[in-house]
Amino acid sequence: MTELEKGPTGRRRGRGARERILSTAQQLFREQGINRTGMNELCAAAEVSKRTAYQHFGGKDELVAEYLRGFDPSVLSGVFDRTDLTPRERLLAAFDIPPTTPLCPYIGAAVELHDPQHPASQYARDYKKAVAARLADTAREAGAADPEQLGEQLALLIDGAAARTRVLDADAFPTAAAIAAVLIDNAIPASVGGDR
Amino acid sequence: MTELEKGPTGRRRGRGARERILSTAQQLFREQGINRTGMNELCAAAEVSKRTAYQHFGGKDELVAEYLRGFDPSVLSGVFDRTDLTPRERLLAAFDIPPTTPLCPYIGAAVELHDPQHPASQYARDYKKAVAARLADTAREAGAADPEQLGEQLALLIDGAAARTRVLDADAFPTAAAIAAVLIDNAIPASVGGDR
DNA sequence: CGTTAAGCACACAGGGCGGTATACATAACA
DNA sequence: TGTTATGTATACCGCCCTGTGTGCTTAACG
Repeated sequence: MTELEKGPTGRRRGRGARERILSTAQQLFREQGINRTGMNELCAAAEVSKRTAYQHFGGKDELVAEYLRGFDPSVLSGVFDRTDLTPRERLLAAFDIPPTTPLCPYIGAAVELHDPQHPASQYARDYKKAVAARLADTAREAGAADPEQLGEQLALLIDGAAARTRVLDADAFPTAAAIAAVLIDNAIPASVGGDR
Repeated sequence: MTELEKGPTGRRRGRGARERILSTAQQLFREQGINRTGMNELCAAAEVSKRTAYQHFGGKDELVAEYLRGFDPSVLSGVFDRTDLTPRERLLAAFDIPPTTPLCPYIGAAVELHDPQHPASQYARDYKKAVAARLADTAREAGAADPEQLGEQLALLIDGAAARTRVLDADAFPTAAAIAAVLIDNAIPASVGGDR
């Protein structure tokens, strides 16, 4: 989602500041956190004038909100849209997190901002609910007895793995995946959609 | 753990500034977060001179570490020590979180500090490991096939509930408890120590 | 080409932060 | 009572933060 580096001649150094800012924000906010990343630092890293940054975004809060918005489509949709997997496999695939993903940015933002009213916190809630809903959809497709419940449970497992990975500095997703397997097997009557 | 307000005449060595600082820190750090609570504000709320605060704690980092230390014994030991419950009930009781507890402070600290080297982050890891270990002990007592695994799984559920409660602003512990019940029943062979 | 909007460089304001200095007050205990 | 450890009051320092003001450059496009 960030392949707009530059064309034949350095023609992209003038335009496209907004994209540079956002992609740099994604990197720095993840690596260092939101509060520990100053606008000066961010602008320098993005090779963008501070003035320009503030012409694109009314303030840091707005930038943070936009930064979180950037994840919506891409994070887990790749999993849910895989038609090569059975619904059950899709549910489990949600726990195959590439090690490049340090932590769900929504949890980090909610904790760092510490203000449920902040637009970014709203996005975080919306996103979490959306993920749970998509999990529930897939659970229904897989023939779960109570898809909503299973979706909520799996979402909780993902968040637990994310939080625990962060605190312990050790990958907790395998543990979550193991739990997920148990829950899924318990929730699907016999093998309605369990296997292809 | 903070019933040392004052005796007949402030009976102990001057006055308990240190205790006031720590109990105020617990309150403010929880309510507002660590980074959003300045030392000026904290000292004012604790009715303590800033000078005094810095005589007790070398700096804010040290205060934060000490603040986290204050939780160690009290948080979950009350659950594990309850002899009136079966081991299985004790495992489930860990999910009966009183609504006064907004979020595990260790997760918050780890996210806010964003530095695994920070002493407070170390405490956070140690605490999380200790909780998992005690859960594993209880799981063993309950006759679980793989106590370590079950302990780790239950710990993940607790963290997931904490994180999700924070982000969504809605209690997620009942969901976690439901998962825990499934896991426990699956992990204990038949009913070895399942009931009294 | 010329126009125009986008971007740039850079200094600076205003404020909050963690932390310190100085000078003084009082509780506890011998 | 006097000494000492503890706490108080307040001003202050240097730093970094978000955010602006001003004037200039240049890319993009008709």
